[in-house]
Amino acid sequence: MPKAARKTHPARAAQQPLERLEALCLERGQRLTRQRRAVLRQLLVEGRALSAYELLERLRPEDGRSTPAGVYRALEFLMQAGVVHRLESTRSFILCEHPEAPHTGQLLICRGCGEVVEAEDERVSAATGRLGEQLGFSLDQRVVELTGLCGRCRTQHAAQAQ
Amino acid sequence: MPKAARKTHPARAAQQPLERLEALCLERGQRLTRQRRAVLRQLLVEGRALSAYELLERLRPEDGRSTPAGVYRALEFLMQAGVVHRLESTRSFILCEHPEAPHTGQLLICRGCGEVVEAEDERVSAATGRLGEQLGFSLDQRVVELTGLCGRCRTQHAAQAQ
DNA sequence: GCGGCAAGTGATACATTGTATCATTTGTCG
DNA sequence: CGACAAATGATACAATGTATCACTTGCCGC
Ligand SMILES: [Zn+2]
Ligand SMILES: [Zn+2]
Ligand SMILES: [Zn+2]
Ligand SMILES: [Zn+2]
Repeated sequence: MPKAARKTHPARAAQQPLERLEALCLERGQRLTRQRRAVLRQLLVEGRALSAYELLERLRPEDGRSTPAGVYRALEFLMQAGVVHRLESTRSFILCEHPEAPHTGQLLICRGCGEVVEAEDERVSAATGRLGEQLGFSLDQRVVELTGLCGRCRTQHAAQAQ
Repeated sequence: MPKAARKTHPARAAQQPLERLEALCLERGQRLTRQRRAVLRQLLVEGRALSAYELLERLRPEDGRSTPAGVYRALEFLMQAGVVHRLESTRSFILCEHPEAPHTGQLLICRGCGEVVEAEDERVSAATGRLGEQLGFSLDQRVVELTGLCGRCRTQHAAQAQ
């Protein structure tokens, strides 16, 4: 499975969020501060989902004044901006893979290796939207988190069982 | 909107979980104990999602020895049995509305009144299943939680805005 | 520059949610 | 009854998330 089919290229991944953030800050009179950049960068270099406290651990060495509240505030900002997603089922946070526009996606989580793949599946979006309508809900948040084993982990698992 | 279209009748709702639980206990050599019944009953009488600690508060008066661990253990058991669901996005627990068989459903959560409606939408299930296949995942858990305003709350909201 | 203002941070303390451990009790079966 | 697994009680703790308020920072108009 070619990685490019699922993942944004790292160089672009690094650039796009910054662009979005700068635009958003201008628009709303907000600031793209040191702390917010630091959290974003950490999620980028790690390349996987991290809990708020894992982020804190990694930020402390370079900024001893980081606090839980600070990290959560930065994450809140980044989520509002649409460049970070929260994984409800693992209480962690991950960089958005499609930050070019705000969106409602789906997250697939491998319980073997922890990899998270972000999808934007039209059928799923349509189906959940229609379900909301049917039941008279006006939706403003859609959490779709699918957990299982990715292809790589499944073959490994099968190999070990023999 | 007729309630019967969405909700199992209370009398049945009370009966079905017990049947399922008794069957499951026989099958696995487990016990349907006082504590497990108490948690189930509390979720039933409350008729809405409760956090583990809200449950604990309500159980303490009638059983002063309840502990967090005990409540979580009971909830774990009830979830395994398929008669209770956990809402990841609100960290709470709710009685299953369709306990006749284990299933992967969708939960719609009203942020106005807290009502939770459980759906079993074939299109959503199919779409998420197909998405998993496409990305090479073998899924074993599907969290679909859609948050918004229910019809009632939306009309109230609109009325207040005037 | 500089005073005023909103946005953001630091520091502290606290609230909520979830687990680990181990001794004890309870139910079941022979 | 006695043995055994299932379940609980008790305690302590880990992990996750927020409230508050004084202080700082950047920006804007003067
Ligand atoms: Zn995204
Ligand atoms: Zn994997
Ligand atoms: Zn259900
Ligand atoms: Zn409502």
